Amino acid sequence: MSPITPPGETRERIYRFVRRRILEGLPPTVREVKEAFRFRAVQTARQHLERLVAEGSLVKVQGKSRLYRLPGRVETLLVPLLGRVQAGGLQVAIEECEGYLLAERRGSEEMFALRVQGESMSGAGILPGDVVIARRQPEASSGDVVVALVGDEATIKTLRLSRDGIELHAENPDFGPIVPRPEECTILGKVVEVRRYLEGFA
Amino acid sequence: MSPITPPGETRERIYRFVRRRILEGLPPTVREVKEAFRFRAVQTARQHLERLVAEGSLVKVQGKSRLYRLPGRVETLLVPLLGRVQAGGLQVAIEECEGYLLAERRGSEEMFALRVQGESMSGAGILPGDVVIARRQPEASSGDVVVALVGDEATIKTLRLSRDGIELHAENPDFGPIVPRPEECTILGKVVEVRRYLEGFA
DNA sequence: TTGCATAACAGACATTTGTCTGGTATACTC
DNA sequence: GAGTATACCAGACAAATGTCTGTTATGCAA
Repeated sequence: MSPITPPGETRERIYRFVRRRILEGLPPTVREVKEAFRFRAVQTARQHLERLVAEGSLVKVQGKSRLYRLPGRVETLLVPLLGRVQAGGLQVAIEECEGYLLAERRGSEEMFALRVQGESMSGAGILPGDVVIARRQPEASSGDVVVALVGDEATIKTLRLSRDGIELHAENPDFGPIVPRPEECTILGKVVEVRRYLEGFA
Repeated sequence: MSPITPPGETRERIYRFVRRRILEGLPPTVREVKEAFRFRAVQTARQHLERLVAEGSLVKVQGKSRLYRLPGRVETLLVPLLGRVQAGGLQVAIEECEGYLLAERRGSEEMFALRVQGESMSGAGILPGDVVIARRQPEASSGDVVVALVGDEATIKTLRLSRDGIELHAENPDFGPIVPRPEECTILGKVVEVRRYLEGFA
């Protein structure tokens, strides 16, 4: 029999093990947990796992294999990296996306990614070639960096709300603000993350 | 019986389905593929999957559940987000890391992440609060952005190799270059990615 | 002591899941 | 037509995996 450990200690280690495995893309089976901790009984592993589920540290789906997941909103998600976004809107662009990248989402939000073109946001540290990850939403607050469809092309700008309507500001003195008429401008989403790949990456 | 589709067409769709599921963190079972494509026989799904493995599009481990994986080097990886890196070096910092984030790796490279402090790299679009992801390596080329341990603290700078040795350049006119003596400077790794979270993220 | 909680074990059962054997249908080539 | 390849189906077996019942041991508190 394995030595009996202080209450919660082994469970804490099991939690970290499972969490790591989930984030690495392959949640463990009950028996894999058993092996990893050299338990002689499957039930020992299961008891710990059940406790972790009971206290909310893990979530599971009954009866399926490798069913443990992390709770809450943060989940791995495949975000489509869009090519050009044009008047057709997001739906078309998502279907024709260039590829996918890994990101995290909160809840069941719809996300998309877009490659930055041009220097207009370089004052905010968003450079050409960077990838922005945005949450799809039709509105945003003043000061948010948004992806907006103005006329026929998607653009990334800082949103300002004025009493006359919306303004899209560049973060670069060489570019003036855009003050679109409401009917020619659609907010596609709010930028939640910026990534720059300094090496490789197709 | 489902209508017979042109050769390879269904397999292509199955590949995309499985790939998506793998990247989302839970590879499907054979029967889940069967359900998703409304096959009436498990074997139909299995045949397609076996073909995908045979042609190298997928990799699997015999006999285990949810065993399909993507081939090649790009794997999901949990990268430790380090707190302070001090003279103790990386190993200590990794063990005391603040958390993990998802990234991709090529091969079996060791990666780590670090939060940016200070304005010294803002000219390169690397701002305070950003997270840099670095590949652990003891050397780098001129022009690379590196994480270096100078004296007692880790710093992020652009590396310049001169005939006298190495120089660490800030990307901000307010900061001068650092010209460390070789024995007081260790290159910890090369920065391969920069991330900025504009919303949330602990 | 008793009672209760936690940690760990033993052995089994039931479901899920991977694997297999054999079959039908369509299309193409010789 | 015969032969071959692909797509698909039917049903079964076997291995992996989730679940269950019952047991032992240790520590703590009433």
